[in-house]
Amino acid sequence: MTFSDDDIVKLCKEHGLRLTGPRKVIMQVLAESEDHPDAVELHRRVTKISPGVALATVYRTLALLEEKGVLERHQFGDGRARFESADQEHHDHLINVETGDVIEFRSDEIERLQEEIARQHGFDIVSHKLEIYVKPRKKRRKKAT
Amino acid sequence: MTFSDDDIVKLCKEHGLRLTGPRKVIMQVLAESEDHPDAVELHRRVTKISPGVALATVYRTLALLEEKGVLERHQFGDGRARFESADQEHHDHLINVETGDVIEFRSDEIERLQEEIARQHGFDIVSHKLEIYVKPRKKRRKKAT
DNA sequence: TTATTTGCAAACAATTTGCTCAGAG
DNA sequence: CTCTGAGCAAATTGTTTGCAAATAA
Repeated sequence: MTFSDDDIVKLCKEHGLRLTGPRKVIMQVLAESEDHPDAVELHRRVTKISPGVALATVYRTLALLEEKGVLERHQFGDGRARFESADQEHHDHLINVETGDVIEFRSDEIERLQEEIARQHGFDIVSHKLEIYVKPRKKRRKKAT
Repeated sequence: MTFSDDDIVKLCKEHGLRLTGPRKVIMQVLAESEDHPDAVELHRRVTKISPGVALATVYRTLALLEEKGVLERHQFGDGRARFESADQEHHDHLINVETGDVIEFRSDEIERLQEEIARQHGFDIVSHKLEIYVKPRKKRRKKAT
């Protein structure tokens, strides 16, 4: 995540949230996550540090942080919602369908074209998401499968 | 939808599906739908014509048609999956967040850039989705609203 | 103190599945 | 007649909520 371990106190104060034990751990785990964990995975990591924390608390905290604009919620093909820090430059995602890995990328060109399209239709963009589901390129040459 | 009312027999035969009463109705309703209905909404429309049809059957038929490549499944922000015919030229969606309306658009330029990005990362595109969430542009100038 | 926050269990919404019977081919 | 498909209800999955007890400020 983009916010650091030290930002946690600041983040809570800033948004009028009480700095509770569970929140501290949840945000710490978020801060250390390089991937895009879903609520259940996050809960798994959190309870490794602090076994008492309920899944419901994780959900409530995630919802809260999203609402405050700290996190962004994504819905990649599978059912669950996945989260990442919102305070970074906007980017889109490549999802490797074979491994589930998520790769971030950014294309100013595409961003620009989107603006243009929205404008042409008489709209302003609120948000947008571009997900490219991919699989490793097969080198062809020699025998195929 | 793109496939016509008459294609139904053909579609079933083509894919080795039995042309049953429920399927006939479900596909007919799909054929007549101009929007992107979810399973429950579809079921609502279907039971208006043929009250006995179970929701499970709608789900099974949708899954089947998706698997056969007849339909495309979308996940716009809200939980449920929404469907549209797949046998049309690929396009993306503008979603009006104020009304929920979905507008289709296509940008060859964006399609090309996506290919390029995937290739640069060493992947082939399996599928992709671009959703732009928008709201009507406010004309500033004179009084608004 | 006292308004938030938590844990727990029950509630939910969307979708899937097991099973037995009906009906298409 | 045979095997696919349907209906129904129960099961799953991911997420939310009610409520009494715990706790940050």
